[in-house]
Amino acid sequence: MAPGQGAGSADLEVVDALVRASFVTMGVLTKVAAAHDLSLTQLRVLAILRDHRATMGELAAYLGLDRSTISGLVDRAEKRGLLQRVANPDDGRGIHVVLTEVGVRLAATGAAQVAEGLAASVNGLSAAEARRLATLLDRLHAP
Amino acid sequence: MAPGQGAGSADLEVVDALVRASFVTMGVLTKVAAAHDLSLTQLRVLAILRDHRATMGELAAYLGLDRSTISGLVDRAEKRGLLQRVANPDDGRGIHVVLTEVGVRLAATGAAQVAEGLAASVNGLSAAEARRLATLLDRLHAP
DNA sequence: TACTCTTGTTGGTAATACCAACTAGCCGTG
DNA sequence: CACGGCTAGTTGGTATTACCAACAAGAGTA
Repeated sequence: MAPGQGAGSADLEVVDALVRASFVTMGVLTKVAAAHDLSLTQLRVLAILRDHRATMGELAAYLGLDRSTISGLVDRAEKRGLLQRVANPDDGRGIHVVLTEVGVRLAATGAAQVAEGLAASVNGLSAAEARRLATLLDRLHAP
Repeated sequence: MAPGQGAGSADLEVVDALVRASFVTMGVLTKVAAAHDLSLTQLRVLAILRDHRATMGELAAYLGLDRSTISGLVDRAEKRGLLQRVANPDDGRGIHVVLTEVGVRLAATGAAQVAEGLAASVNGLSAAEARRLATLLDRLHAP
């Protein structure tokens, strides 16, 4: 176990804090989703489709899920009128998934509620601290 | 919508970073869990029981899940020999859930792998930055 | 044209999680 | 002491999530 390369004791502190914060964050997300009768994954799909229109495969890759899982998710969301499957003119097998008007509104509401739910936590920080936290967090996954 | 109290634009930045980081973190946790044929929740149960022995109700409250959900989780984990139900001498209906030897080892291995999986991200930060990040994260939920 | 790869769906299974209903044990009042 | 109410866990039923394997249909290439 290559000492000097494993997680040092200082790192453990960060890792713990990160995991704890992540669970709290996920809790907020899950609660917001549940308030609209959505699962966390469905809320995530809406959030993704808010910016990009995506194919089934892209959604699967982005979420790290099997394509067949996406089929089911999109099925149910489509039945609820949140999104729509659109044929891809460039590729007969491919499909584009796009939000409906209702889906767009729901995605916006959800995003706002997530922000609101987390604001309670974030408000404990000063503006400068908040910015520093954001920077540090972003640097985590952009080495 | 009550300006001055809602999520300001500066906050949005943090919220986004936090949500992104949380999903990455959860991804690591889920992968570690899956490597041991555990769900994320089961890994969490092991992590909790590593420190405290708990009743079913405490587990449910801590995880924010229904008691019946815990019954099933504990059922399966017990069948796998990871933990054990122990009668509570002080309360005939209550039950204590404790890790077995195997469960303790698995919890330790899991924790180590989570730390290792996240170390890759955290290593991009200096020791001082890491400490600052940990402090800021902890202050999020301890106002 | 024939072969292969990709895209998405279907069918089958296990696990997660909920609710409602239930059992069993605790506890306070009368 | 007995009775009603409360708490702790379990059970049964259902919907959803997610996987894998097998498939149909289109795209691309030899």
